[in-house]
Amino acid sequence: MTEQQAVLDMLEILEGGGCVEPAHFFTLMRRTFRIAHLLYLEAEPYADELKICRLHHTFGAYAAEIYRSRGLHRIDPILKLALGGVRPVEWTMARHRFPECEPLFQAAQEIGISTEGVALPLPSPAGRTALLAINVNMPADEWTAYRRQHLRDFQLAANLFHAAMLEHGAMAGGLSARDMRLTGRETEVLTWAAAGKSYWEIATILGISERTVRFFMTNARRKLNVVSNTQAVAQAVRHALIPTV
Amino acid sequence: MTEQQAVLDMLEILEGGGCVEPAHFFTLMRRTFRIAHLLYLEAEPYADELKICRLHHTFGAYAAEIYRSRGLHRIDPILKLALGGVRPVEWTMARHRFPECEPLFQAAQEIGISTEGVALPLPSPAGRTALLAINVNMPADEWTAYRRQHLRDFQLAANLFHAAMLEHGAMAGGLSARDMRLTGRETEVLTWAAAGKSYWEIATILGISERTVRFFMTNARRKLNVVSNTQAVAQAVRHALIPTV
DNA sequence: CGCGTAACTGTCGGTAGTGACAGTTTAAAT
DNA sequence: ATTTAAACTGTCACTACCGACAGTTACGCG
Repeated sequence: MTEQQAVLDMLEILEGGGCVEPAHFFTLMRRTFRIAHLLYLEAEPYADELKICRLHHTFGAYAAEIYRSRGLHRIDPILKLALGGVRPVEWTMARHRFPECEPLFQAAQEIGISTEGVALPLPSPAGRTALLAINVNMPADEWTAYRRQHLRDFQLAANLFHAAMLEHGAMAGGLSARDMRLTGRETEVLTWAAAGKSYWEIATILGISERTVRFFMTNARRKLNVVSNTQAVAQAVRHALIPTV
Repeated sequence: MTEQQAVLDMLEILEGGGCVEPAHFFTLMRRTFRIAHLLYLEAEPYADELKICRLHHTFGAYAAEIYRSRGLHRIDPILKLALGGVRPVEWTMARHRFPECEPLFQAAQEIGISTEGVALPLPSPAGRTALLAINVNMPADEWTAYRRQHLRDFQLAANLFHAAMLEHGAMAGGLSARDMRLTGRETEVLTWAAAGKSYWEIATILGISERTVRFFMTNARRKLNVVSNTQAVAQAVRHALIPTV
């Protein structure tokens, strides 16, 4: 079987939704492509940090421990670029553009992990973000050619796997989707609060008592796991729980 | 030049960001692939309606007028599926799953537009959504094979073009960045407020007085033309004036 | 019928946010 | 050297918000 054919077969499997197990997907990818390691991350952006929803990778426990203990996530430019943008992020490019992230690549080399790779942003609909990082073990020029040939395959495979994960997560009742399901009234009061209305104004608009507005707002805060109306509205806007103006 | 080579060359152009003109992108795509028509849509979901941010297509003014005047957007299953999901949407699949959308495909046939095609969801950050619809003029079985061969190319090309549009829009983007230019401190206090911190907490975090935090917040409210911190944060998140990550 | 959920209401007391008063200091640009 | 903008601070009075107390009503489901 030609390599082209193998790639198309794999994409067919993914499009059929026949792969919701990260380990399975990673095996498939590594069998089809000359990939050393893979990392899939799905997170919710907060003001000062990331709330990780899903994290799967093949780097092993030791590498993960190094990454965590040295606080490398704080300087990791790939996280920042890939979770914020839409365009594929080349590892070496990121390395050159952000000199302060050298410790990250140093650590990779220490434990024998290649510093060549690409991270594919996988923006999610509900304000969450995700990425698939692909790590390869080949010389720079060979990687350039290989990447040119297969970036499209990586991108489609990543998108399809991510879609499967999202659909599977939605069915299996993922982390946030369940807690963050707001009732109609909760959405309404949040929407008006985001429009700058006070409790009294919202009560007048909705034709209910001010106490009831507070009741819905309190429930919304509890469900969103936040401490103020301001934070609740920020979360709601980010997660598209209330309509955009 | 082989077809494969032409595809790779086109993707290279797109990745270099060398294509921010929709008409140019459409020409490139139609020259590289056997595509009849293309449509690029970027929108913000607003309750049950859509607020269209960008719309470019090659279907022509007559088709657009038919679409608009008959209110076909209300029954268009491709809009719903592609703007809501992450997975490519096959036109014929959508047609069979949603019998109520027949008028749409009838209208297409009336004016001589093929009903074969695929719509690629392009989820954007900050709650907006986008799609690239690809329309082809070939028999069903031929399209199945062609699609299988080139879906990955479509997906990567769409992603790269979309990225370029977003980046270009952010740079030239008249809407957000001009009137709403906040200073560094204003952005900081808004960010912490969005994280649920009180004035006292923000003051402690930034090492300044509580009064000064209020000063920045008041300035931010004035610049954003809003009446409460809650509304200010809602605006700031919507217009991506404060970091999402 | 009981159970869960959504919608709804009242009161008290403390903390947080908001406007208007009136300033100083530092750094960059003209 | 003057202007401009950003960063910074204090006090007073008022309003808004928020948690914790303790409920009622209506609807659908097993």
